[in-house]
Amino acid sequence: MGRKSNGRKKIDMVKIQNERNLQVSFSKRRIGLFKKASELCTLSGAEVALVGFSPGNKVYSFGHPSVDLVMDKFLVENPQPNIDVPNHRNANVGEVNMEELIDKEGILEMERSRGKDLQRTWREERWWEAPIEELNFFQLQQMAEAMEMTKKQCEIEAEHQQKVHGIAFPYRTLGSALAPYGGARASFSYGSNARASEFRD
Amino acid sequence: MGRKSNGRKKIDMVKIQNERNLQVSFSKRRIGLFKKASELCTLSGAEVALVGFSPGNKVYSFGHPSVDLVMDKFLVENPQPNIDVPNHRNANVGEVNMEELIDKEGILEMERSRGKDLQRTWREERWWEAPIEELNFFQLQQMAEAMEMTKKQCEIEAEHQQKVHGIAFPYRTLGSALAPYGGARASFSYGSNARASEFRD
DNA sequence: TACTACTTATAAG
DNA sequence: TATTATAAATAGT
Repeated sequence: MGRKSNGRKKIDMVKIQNERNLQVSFSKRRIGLFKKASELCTLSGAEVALVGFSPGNKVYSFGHPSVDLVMDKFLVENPQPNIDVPNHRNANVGEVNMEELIDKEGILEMERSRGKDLQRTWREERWWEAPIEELNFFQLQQMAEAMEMTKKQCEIEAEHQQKVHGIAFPYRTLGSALAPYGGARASFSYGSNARASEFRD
Repeated sequence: MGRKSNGRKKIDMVKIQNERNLQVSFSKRRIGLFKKASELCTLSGAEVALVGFSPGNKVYSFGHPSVDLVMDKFLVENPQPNIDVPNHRNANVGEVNMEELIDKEGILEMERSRGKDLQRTWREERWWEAPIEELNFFQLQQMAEAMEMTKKQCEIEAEHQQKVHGIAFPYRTLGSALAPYGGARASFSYGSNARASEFRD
């Protein structure tokens, strides 16, 4: 008799394109994720808050001892800044590419997802001044992109320096700052909290 | 030759009594949990906020697009009686060995995804020379970190330049390269938006 | 939704 | 920390 299944297959870690597979995968993984969160709490006594919105925007949550308690604790340690900053994006600006990008994937998306009007904060207007640890993936990409540009300027300048003035320029290349022997380190901050309530998608 | 390991054993889903095992289990599972959360976001585009406190009360968090945004959204649907949060910052910063990160999230993952042993290529050994679009989240974090360092050197150097030689230095700051009207532009082929920060526990 | 056959996570050493 | 055998999660039916 033939196999009843070809078995699980590895999938690329990119957004699933097939709408149906995406739904199924979300459901399965959502369950797995909440189970893992729950187990972590049970096994280690850790406090965890987990809130998620499905692609269909249904909300799911888990918290131990409760989402509220864990988030309160978290917010005390990581208060949301509320620094007012002039709204640069409303100015008439000729240059458009960067703005378009930021609007498209960053700021506007952020605002949209809040589902309400609220003051722009410093983090939204000048996110690149926030600690690296707190940047999201897209912002990191943008930062890296900008850094790449800046780096090139650095390297050109550094080369010029050395040639003309004989000035040494530490970390003048990306590699020298990233290579293990370069003495560079990465710092990360993970936070943690747990408990539970959940809705169906 | 005897077995090198008896292998993984099933454990009761109750709090681990052995302090050391608890610590180890927490660390491993914490990593696994955050990875699962991240994967869920990547695969399905779901929005997730995950905050946890270890038994030792270290905080860990992950959010896509950010903890704040997801929690804001959550709180709109699940209004809280009164959350009163003092507005002070208390940034925690942990450090992670670069090599460890590269191994854990970079090289090993790359090799794993290839599903076989193969020579290290420059992308594995010198991943930072690859196109930004092809870097993974952790690599981007590292790059941004290193860039930050490089940027500081740039700024110091730029300042020196202007002061001593009166030389203009375009894009000498991150902001000038990132701000909407800065004339900078970036192109991306990736649309994810997760953020993770981590401390050692 | 249930079922495999794989992939991935992880308890122990 | 790295290894490894086994438990658990899950992609494709």
